[in-house]
Amino acid sequence: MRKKQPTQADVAKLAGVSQSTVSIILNPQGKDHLLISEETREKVQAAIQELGYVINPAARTLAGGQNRLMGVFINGSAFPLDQHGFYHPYLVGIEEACIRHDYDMLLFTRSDGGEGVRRIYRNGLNHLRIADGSILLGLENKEELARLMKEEYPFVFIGKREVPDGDISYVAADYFRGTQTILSRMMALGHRQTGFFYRLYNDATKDRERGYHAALAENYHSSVTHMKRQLTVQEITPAFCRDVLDAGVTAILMEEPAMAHAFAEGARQIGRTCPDDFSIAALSDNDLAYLPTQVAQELVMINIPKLAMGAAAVHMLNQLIVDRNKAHDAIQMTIPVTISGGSTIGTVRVEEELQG
Amino acid sequence: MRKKQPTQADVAKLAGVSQSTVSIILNPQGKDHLLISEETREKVQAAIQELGYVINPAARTLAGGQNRLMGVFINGSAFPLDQHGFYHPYLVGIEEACIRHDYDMLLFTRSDGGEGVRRIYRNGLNHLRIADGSILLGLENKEELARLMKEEYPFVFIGKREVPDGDISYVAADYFRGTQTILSRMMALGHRQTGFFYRLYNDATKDRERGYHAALAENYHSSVTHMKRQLTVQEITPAFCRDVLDAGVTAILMEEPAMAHAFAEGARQIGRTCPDDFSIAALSDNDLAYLPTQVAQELVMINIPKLAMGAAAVHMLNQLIVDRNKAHDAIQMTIPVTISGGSTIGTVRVEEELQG
DNA sequence: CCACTTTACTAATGCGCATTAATAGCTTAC
DNA sequence: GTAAGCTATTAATGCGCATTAGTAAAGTGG
Repeated sequence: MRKKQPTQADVAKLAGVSQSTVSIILNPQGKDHLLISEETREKVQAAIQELGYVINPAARTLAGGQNRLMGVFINGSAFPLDQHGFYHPYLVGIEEACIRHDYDMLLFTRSDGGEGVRRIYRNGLNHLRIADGSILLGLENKEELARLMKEEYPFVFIGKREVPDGDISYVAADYFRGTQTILSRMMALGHRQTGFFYRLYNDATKDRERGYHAALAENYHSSVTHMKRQLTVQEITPAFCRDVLDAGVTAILMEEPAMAHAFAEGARQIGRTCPDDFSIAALSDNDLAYLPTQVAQELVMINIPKLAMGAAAVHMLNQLIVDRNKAHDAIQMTIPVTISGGSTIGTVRVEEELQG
Repeated sequence: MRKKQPTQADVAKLAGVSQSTVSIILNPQGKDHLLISEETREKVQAAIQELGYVINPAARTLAGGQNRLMGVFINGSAFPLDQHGFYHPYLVGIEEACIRHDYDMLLFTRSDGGEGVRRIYRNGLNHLRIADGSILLGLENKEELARLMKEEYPFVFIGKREVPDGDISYVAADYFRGTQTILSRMMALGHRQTGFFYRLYNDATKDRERGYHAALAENYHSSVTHMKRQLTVQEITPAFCRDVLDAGVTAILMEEPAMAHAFAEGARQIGRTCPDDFSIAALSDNDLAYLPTQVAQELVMINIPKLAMGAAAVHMLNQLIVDRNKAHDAIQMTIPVTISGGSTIGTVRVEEELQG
């Protein structure tokens, strides 16, 4: 049989004071500090020592209103066996920022019984509410997002999401400028015919697409042509590469490094090399661990500042929680990206240009 | 102005029932299940849906209920930037088991203000209590453990810990049998003079030591000698290796793979090779990522079943939580280890034996 | 010496929930 | 037809604490 913990009331009885007095002593707040005599203070401290009293955080929370719990909802495993998990860098940033802001981190691991994906709403109830606010990673379900918004639950989405019914708070990478920068660099080297290939057409893709068109517009010359389409890695065969290159495309933007790698490989098999015959870049740095180290180093690509994004999300969410009684617009933050690599972009081969 | 979170009272009012009814519906316990009519149940569920009600864990805890929160206390970063974090495999197992047992995972990230280590007691209060129970990883502070025990808070320690004041629940790797197996294998190959080197003398080391002595006792032959001492990687210089080997030691057990690797390197520099001149093995598989791949594959070592240990900890803790009102002995579980590698153990060179 | 302020404390309340005793309506038993 | 037993629900209570509105005692001013 578990024995009960001593409470403030026990301490108070032993010290010969009231429970309120104990509570006041335990919660020093500015001037109140002066209202309890040193003598009483000492009696209470002695009683605390003697009983080995520790405060009950649940009671304190209940009376005070805050949990200092920061929820983290991940649509997938937070700790994948494969350590190169997609979400890991975000979590590093989140953990670090949680420490700074004095939150415990609540990972929503409960699924809804069925073997399916994790959902915010279980039995129709939002179980995120257990936390003061939550960070959402990789949630694809826009319905759930919209519903969360309507409930006015404080949350921050990592990655950009546009929801029809209003603005949500998010922190996103600046794919627009990243893409624009890379393509501009290519065009400055003489490339005129460009290709833009993506895996899924989502909000992030839209940003890249805008950057792509911005670069095209800004470097406009007479005979620009370009191709743009959705693509899977499996589709990137030597034949596909030949089609693209024979169409005259010399500057290629791939959403994922794996796609860029596959293209370079496919092209190599038909005797075209990079950066001699074409230039190529990736518009993310996902899953680099699966590529050869050299490729990971040399490929021009957008580096997503995942760590900073995670930390920024915590920071923003803390703001939303602190201000949760004021009316508050959604906070939307775009974080600059960097570009790494270099040797997969080169000048256009003049001979070819002349031949064509 | 953010509206207050709905409470059971709000749900009750909307559904036209009492708060008690709502609570009863939300806490199904055996036969009580029958005491609320299906009609009322539906009304309440509808109200819950409409309000987006979710339970307040602090209040529930205070009132004696359950949160389905499994605490995880790590003395270090759960998500280290360096992805080969020591704790990662445990967390994989924990997450997986939490999903199976329907717990959310609460990572205690709050530190106690100062820059120091994470502590269970902050301002003298045990902040783990918000979770139904907690898993403790890498806690070195035995005082805190003893105190937790005295409070009868349900927790499971990962790694073996003997506390003076009674038994705590833990899940540990079977270093005893692992060490014994490796040394026996060496001795079966003719090794008689052995060395056992450890990094820190902790509870796990004690188990290895017991295994070491058990193997010695069981394979006893007339002229057994051995050396045993604490060691850091820095101390493992070529000179040190020469000392050890010249003393006639041919079978070496190192606590950490890094130590084994350092020894093999040091020995190589003075012209002694493994397994020709000596056999060596590691008694853990920590930090393998920092060693050359080949070493990681060939070195004989104990593989710690971290994943299984994490999962077992969740399982045990769930048991403790479920039975928390019954008197319950501590649960202590030892999980078998496997041994990997092979090419760093060989037969003793007969010529040397004859010469000596 | 009386009204007024300051000091040092306590009584009372409520946070949101689980739990238990109580109750009202309704059925069965004899 | 009344006692006894169900069934479905609620009222009441307390978990441990923070907070607010007191209040008694001591001090101050004129």
